[in-house]
Formats: sequence, C-alpha cells, structure tokens
Amino acid sequence: MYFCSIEKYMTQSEENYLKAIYHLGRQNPGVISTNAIAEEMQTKPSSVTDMVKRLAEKGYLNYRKYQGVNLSEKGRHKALMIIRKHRLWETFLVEKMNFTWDEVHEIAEQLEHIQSEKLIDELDRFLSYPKVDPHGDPIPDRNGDVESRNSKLLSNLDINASGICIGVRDSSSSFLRYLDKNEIALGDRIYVMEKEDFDDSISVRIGNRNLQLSHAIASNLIVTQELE
Amino acid sequence: MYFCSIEKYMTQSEENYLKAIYHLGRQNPGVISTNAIAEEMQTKPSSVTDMVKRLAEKGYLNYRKYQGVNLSEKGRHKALMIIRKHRLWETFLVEKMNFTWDEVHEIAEQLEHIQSEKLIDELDRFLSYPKVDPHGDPIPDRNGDVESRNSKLLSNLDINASGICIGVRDSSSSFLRYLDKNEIALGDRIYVMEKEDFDDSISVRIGNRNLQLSHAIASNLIVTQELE
DNA sequence: ACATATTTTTAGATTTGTCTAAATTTTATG
DNA sequence: CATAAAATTTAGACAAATCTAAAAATATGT
Repeated sequence: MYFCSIEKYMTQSEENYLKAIYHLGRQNPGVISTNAIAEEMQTKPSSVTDMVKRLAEKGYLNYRKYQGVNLSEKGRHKALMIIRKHRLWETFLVEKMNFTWDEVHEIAEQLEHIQSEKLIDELDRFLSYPKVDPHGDPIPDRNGDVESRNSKLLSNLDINASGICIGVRDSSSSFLRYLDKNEIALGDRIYVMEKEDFDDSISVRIGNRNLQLSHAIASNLIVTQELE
Repeated sequence: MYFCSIEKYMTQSEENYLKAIYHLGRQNPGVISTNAIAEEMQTKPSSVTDMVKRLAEKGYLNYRKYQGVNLSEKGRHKALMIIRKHRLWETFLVEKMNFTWDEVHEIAEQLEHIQSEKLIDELDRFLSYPKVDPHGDPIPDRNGDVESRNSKLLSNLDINASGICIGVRDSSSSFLRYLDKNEIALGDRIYVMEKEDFDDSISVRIGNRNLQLSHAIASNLIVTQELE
C-alpha cells in the first residue's frame, strides 16, 4: 500500500502524461522511450523530455538521461487513481446518463481530472462498486488494486476453442460501432470454427450466427481463457 | 433565444471571468468596473484588463477603455450556461453523492467546466429537472431562462410579517454551517417578532423555537415575499 | 478649476506547456 | 571500429495567464 504525503495537485497535463506512461508500460514492460511517449501523447519528443524531467523531479518517474523512463511506486499509484476515476466516470455515463460505450471516452478524459476523493468514492458506491467499465476494462479499487483476469486475444484462440468476450483492446468509437453493428457484445460466447492462414481472419460462431472476422478485429477482442 | 455559432471552447479562466461579471451585474446593475472584477476574481486589475480585452474581442463583453464592461447577449447566455452546469452539479452532489450543502461549491467549480451539452441535459433529466440548487438558487433551463421569484431578505421583513426561507445570499460554508447548527433550513417559515434598532438584530420564531438573529445573518437569508 | 487621489491601462517579466531547429548521445551498419 | 542513422536533449521562441511597476485617464475636494 502506498501512503500519500500532503502534496500539491498535479496539472492535467502532468496527469495525462502519467496515464500515457502507465499504459505504455502495460503494453510493453520495461523502460519506456521518449519517442513512444511522444507518439502516445501526440506531441514532440522535446516536449516529452521537458515533462519527463518535471515528473521525475516530483518523484513520479525514474528517469536517466537518454535511457527512458519508468513509473515509480508513487507514479504507478497516481496513474491507477486517474484510471480509476476515468473508468468510474465512463461507467456512470453509460449506466446513468444514457451514453453509449462509444461516446464516453472524451468526456471521461475531462472528468478524470476532477479533484475530490470523496466524490470518487461516492461514485463508486453509487454505481455499486463495479469491477469493470463499459469496455470491460478493470476498475482499480481505492487502494489501487486491480483484479487480474485470465484473458487472451480472440486471435490467439485455437480452432474449436471458445471464450467469453470480456473486453476490447481498442476502444475507439469506430471499432466499438463495428461491434455494435455486428451485434458482438461483452458477455457473448465466441466459438472459433476456422482460421485462415492467408490473412489470419477467423470464422466464429456467436449464438446461432456465423461471422467472418478479420485479424484486425479478432486481435482487438479480449476473451476469457477457457480450458476445453 | 440565442443561436450559437460554431465556436472554439473558452478556457476555464475565461469562463470564470464571465461568471464573475454576470454575478457582479446582478448585484449592481449597470457598468462593471475593472477593480470590482479584480476583487471578485482575487486577482490584479492589470490581469483583468488583459482578460476583458480578450473577452470583448470574442464578443462576450461590451468594453470601452476606462469605462468598464457589460455582458453582451452572447456573454450573458454563456454565463447562464455555466451557472446552469454549476447548479446542476451541486444538486447532483447533494442528492446523489451524499454531500452536504456546505461541501459542494469547490467541486462544482471544477465540474462546471466539463464540456458536453448532452451530459448536462442528461444530468438535468436524471435529477428530474430541478428548479433550484441546494442553496435555493434558481437553475437556468437549457435556453438560459431563469424562473423569477418574489423574494426579499429576511432583514427587510416588517415586524409581524413572515416568509418561507427559500435561499441564501452568502453560500460560504461557514454561513451554511451556522444555519445547520441553528437548525434553519430552506422551506422553514420564519416569523419576525421584534427588530432591534440598535444593532438591527431581529427576534424570529421558526417552528416552536424563538431565535435571535444578527443583522449579518438576517441579511443573508432570502425569504418569499408573502402578503399578510 | 486645478491639484491630488484613484482607477485603469501599458510595458515588461514570469510560469507552464508547447514548438522548431540545432546539438548531443546512443545505436546500428558496413 | 568508424561512421551513419536514429533517438534524445538543449536552446531559444511562443501563447496564455498571470504579476509588478510605471504611465495615462478619470474622478474628487476644496
């Protein structure tokens, strides 16, 4: 458990960098490069260097010149708290405000910077302590603990295997709208019937429908690891 | 009705100035001085001049050098939309998030800058279209219309008159906590028994209790105008 | 009315977060 | 291993929002 010292608020920009660095670290454990952060943040490497120095000075990052960065324990905890806020707000927007799962990201990007621990804990209670957000991403608890799940990408399932769809790797609205259009939803059981070597597309069965999914689609659907 | 052109978002600072100018205009109709804005915003007159110029350039204010400012129709509408958001969020915090009326102001100051018309309209629906916020302040509707009410300050009621407490002029947490401690709440009927010339304090009856209220208190309680 | 006080504005500096362009360090290649 | 390529950092500039100090305009008092 991380104990918080009394400290000044971070700026929104600082919070956004921390979140980006956290996400990059999940995708690709180890040290994170300046260029990777710049791409993730849609900014220039020189801007990243400046910000990284500031965050390192404040103790959120471990940084060695030319060697890339790593979240410190303090930075990891802070990033998890921002992600907790983001995902709780997304859940709120879908569950209570009649938003669809492809509409919530941008607004949650704004709401995640609201500073009030009490508000977030009350929101959590109000939503009955949800474990995952509308995209299936796990919501960290108030201590920063995240429930880990056995999961795989649909594209990695073998023929004749099946899994329950529990999340999306890409939560862009275009991908989400594709899933809506093809009536693929979280909770659906997906059975892999065939895999095409040439383009890595797969034939699946969902309910009583057969669908052909491209690799781009299948590699962005997260399913439970189920032993057959 | 005001028709909105497609326009860039305002910064939070710009929004805060607009809101301050709106409030100053209500307190004291006519032209608003640079110094008054500086005091309201807890900043320096030179900073106000800079901002006022920008807001005037963007069409939110009428400004003549050395002559003070006025909200334009566009500025008034924008200010009302910010106030609508502020008061809806305050209502949300009290009604759904278990906040007390003295805790909500600062968080609503953050939330009022969230940019999403749909979110605000959904929030309005979710709260069943409230007419007033937890402090009794009226909530503008989505067109910027505010329900006007006949109201008076308690300190202006005559002896033997009575009124229903419908709002507070000062919503600082110290004043609100004073009211809580003395069990004075919105909706209470207050009967004026006596007025003391010397210090303008008044004796009132609320329910079956007699209370002595200083002028500072009585002049911050808003009551309905009731004819006897 | 005229000198003085007050208010308001301008000019120049500061901070945050960004940029471009140039310099430096690391990595890759022949 | 030397040199080219790529990645990273530095230096200097800019916009937003603020400040201080000085200048300009307006208001006030006798």
